Amino acid sequence: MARRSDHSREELREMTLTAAENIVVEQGYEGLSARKVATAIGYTVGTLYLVFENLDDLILHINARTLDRLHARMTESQANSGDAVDYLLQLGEIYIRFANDDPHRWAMVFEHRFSEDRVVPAWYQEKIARMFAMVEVGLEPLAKNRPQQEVTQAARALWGGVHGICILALTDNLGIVGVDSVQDLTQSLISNYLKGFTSHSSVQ
Amino acid sequence: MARRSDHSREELREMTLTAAENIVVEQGYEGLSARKVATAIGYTVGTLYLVFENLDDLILHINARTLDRLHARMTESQANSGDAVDYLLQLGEIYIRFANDDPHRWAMVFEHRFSEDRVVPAWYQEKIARMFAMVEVGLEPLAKNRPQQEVTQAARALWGGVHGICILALTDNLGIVGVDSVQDLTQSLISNYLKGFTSHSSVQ
DNA sequence: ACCTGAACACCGTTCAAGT
DNA sequence: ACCTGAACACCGTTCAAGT
Repeated sequence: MARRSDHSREELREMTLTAAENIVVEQGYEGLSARKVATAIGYTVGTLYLVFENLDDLILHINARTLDRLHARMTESQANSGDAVDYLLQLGEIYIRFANDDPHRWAMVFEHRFSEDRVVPAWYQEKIARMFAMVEVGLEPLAKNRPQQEVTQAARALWGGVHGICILALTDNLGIVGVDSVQDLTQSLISNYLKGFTSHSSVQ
Repeated sequence: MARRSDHSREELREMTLTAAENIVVEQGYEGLSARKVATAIGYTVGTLYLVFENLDDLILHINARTLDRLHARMTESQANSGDAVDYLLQLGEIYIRFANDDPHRWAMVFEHRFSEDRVVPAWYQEKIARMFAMVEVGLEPLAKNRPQQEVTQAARALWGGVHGICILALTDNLGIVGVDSVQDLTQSLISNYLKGFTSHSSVQ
């Protein structure tokens, strides 16, 4: 058992985060508990509350890391091909692959409800906003004469859509199996949406 | 306190379902517990396990009712206008309105993870499939020369998309407020997707 | 100063025992 | 036959007490 001052506050935080992530990866976020994390790091449960406010706070920090990893994947594939449609299709492919490769951590980002009184901090919301901002940048070459506000809306509609396919597939609510089918659906949504978005006929 | 044989099995089931639904509506599905339901119907907690297998089973039946109400709303607005695009826009509008009017019960359908060993029965999966089938029917007039399989895929992509906007909006992950904005995004997704879907140019 | 460990107020689920 | 209520194995969170 760990003794006092065996680890600095920073070390304790890092150990706690890593242990909690491992539990989520292996057992899903329903399987996460303060007592399990404490046992995994060799401290008693009270110790967790010295380094995190509560479980919500711990989950928030795990989710932040997950969003950072997703963001890294999405920025790796820069739009060097030059084709805007290809770039957005790539982002979609990356999103689905990320969710499929790490379903439990990805699901915790979007399925965990923070308790009502907890205010999600701005730096966290920024990590979500950043993803939509990338889609916006990808859309810009396709939206020459449109006001920025329309591009923002389009990014939200399109990426909300990609997200929906992703989450329905992972929860077996789409009647399909296999990551390839999910990729097909996503590519179909993106390419058809973009065809509509770039066509010259009016919506009405 | 209720005494033995005060209620038939059927009455008990109905009381339990209704009490549980009220708790979910008021407190969200995180607030649902077997003990709260038991107290609400005036029985002890053990009684719940005489009429439902466990909490998952109870939730499954509440979700079934929610899906039935959603289906009723979606069938009320029959495609009597004759315009296929309008019809699908209407379905989207109904979906968003339903989720917004009854967020806690709607969220439980799509956010509750059933425990791994529990097999979701076919009659339940059918209620999900039915929703996608309606979208398929709506798409058919727009897909004259396409094989059925493509229409099925399109329905999943499009409705997965609508669902994604809906769930991100309800969980405050879209950076928007107000049901009108969500409706705008949904209409934008559907109309652009359909423009792409019905255009004659090839995807590639 | 740092961490413990016991306490409090909850959970889901089971099942012998009571009427 | 029907329901109880106590038990079991868990929870999140707090905080006086120990070293």
